Amino acid sequence: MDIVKRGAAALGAIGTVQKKSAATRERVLDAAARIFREHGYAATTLNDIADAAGLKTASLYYHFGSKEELVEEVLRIGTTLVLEAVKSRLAQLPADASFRDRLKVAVHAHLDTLLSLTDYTSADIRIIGQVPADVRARVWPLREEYGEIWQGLLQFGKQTGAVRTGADLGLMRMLILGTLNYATEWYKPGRKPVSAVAEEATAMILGGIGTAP
Amino acid sequence: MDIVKRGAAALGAIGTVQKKSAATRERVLDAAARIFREHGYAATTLNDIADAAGLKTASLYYHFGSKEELVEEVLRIGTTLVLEAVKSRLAQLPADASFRDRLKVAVHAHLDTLLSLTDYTSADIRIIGQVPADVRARVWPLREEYGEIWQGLLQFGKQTGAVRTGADLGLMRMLILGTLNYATEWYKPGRKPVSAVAEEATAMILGGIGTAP
DNA sequence: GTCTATATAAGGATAGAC
DNA sequence: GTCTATCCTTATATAGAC
Repeated sequence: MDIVKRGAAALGAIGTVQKKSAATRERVLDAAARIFREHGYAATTLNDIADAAGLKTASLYYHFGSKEELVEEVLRIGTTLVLEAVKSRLAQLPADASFRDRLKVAVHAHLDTLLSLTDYTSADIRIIGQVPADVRARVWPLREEYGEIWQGLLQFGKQTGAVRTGADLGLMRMLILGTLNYATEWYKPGRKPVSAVAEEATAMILGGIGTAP
Repeated sequence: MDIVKRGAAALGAIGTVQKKSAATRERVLDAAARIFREHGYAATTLNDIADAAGLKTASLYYHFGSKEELVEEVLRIGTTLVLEAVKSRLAQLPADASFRDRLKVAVHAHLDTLLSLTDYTSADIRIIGQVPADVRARVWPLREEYGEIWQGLLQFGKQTGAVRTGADLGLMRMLILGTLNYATEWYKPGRKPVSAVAEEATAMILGGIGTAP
């Protein structure tokens, strides 16, 4: 099974025999990611999560110290999954790959992780603005690490002349990630494949919506 | 005072002498928009809103039947403000204005309303995915009305040859609005003027991030 | 119109049995 | 590890005085 598809397990001890505890913990995390993603942080109750994971509310406390601790773990997994996906897909490119090739690959990997693989990254994107400030502060460094991958990519584009000189790369990065992340709000699986969204997004980011030069 | 700046009042009886009731109602709405925007729907309590508006929780029920009714009004005002802003700015253009001019004006109007004028539209964008499903269903037609303005704009672009033929305009519209709407998540007033964000966004949407042809 | 007082329900979290 | 039972707090909403 694809490493990324395994969700929470992907960040755990892969290949080892899992204890019952670890398996339950993973079921709880999977349920939490899905429900947080759907209803938001505050509207999701520990009871909802426990029900979906097949145990009682009080039992959650054996695995997590609090609701905040649980959501923090979901956020961490969500960011890690997309970070690893983009990083590894970029690493597979030949060393002399162009900026356009790199950007295309990064866009596809980001959208695949966000829209089709698991609920963790979409939960992350959708609720990061709703969680208590101290939770957000704790996961922030990890998010910045991800941002730096994109920042580096844009810098490479600028150096190779593929990106407008004089542009504010930080602002550009936020616009690009906004284009991609907002897809969690409107994308409905089944109508269009994720790849179609990724191709249209790549086209717009690289050349705009106008007629190609 | 600018009509748009007046927020809730802009949708009320402008120019007439306001009753005390209407003035209080507006204070409540202003407070609600700000706090919903900051903390999300579920995490915002009626007590928070009442405090900010300078009255007791129970008194809110004189003006609104429930929390749902209150948030629905905030959402309606938020969508109406951006819809009217974009519509009126487009109407001010000369009849023979190009697609590029029209798109630029629409982007600026959208971002101005979203990022600097009031809290209503940003609250709308940030919490629409968190409110109870029946509230969302009731305000949906109004949101679609706004979407149609953009859809018409893109169709005009296609007809005049400014937009790639063969493109899925619905998908394109979602990508563009995503680029703009996601700015509510990261934009911090003070660093960059909204106009700088609007110009960079316009440039990317029209011609991509690359070197201009 | 706004207040105080209160009904009612639900959520996060803990204690202790099994 | 998971359960039942329960504590404590807070939320929406209503009743009725002023």
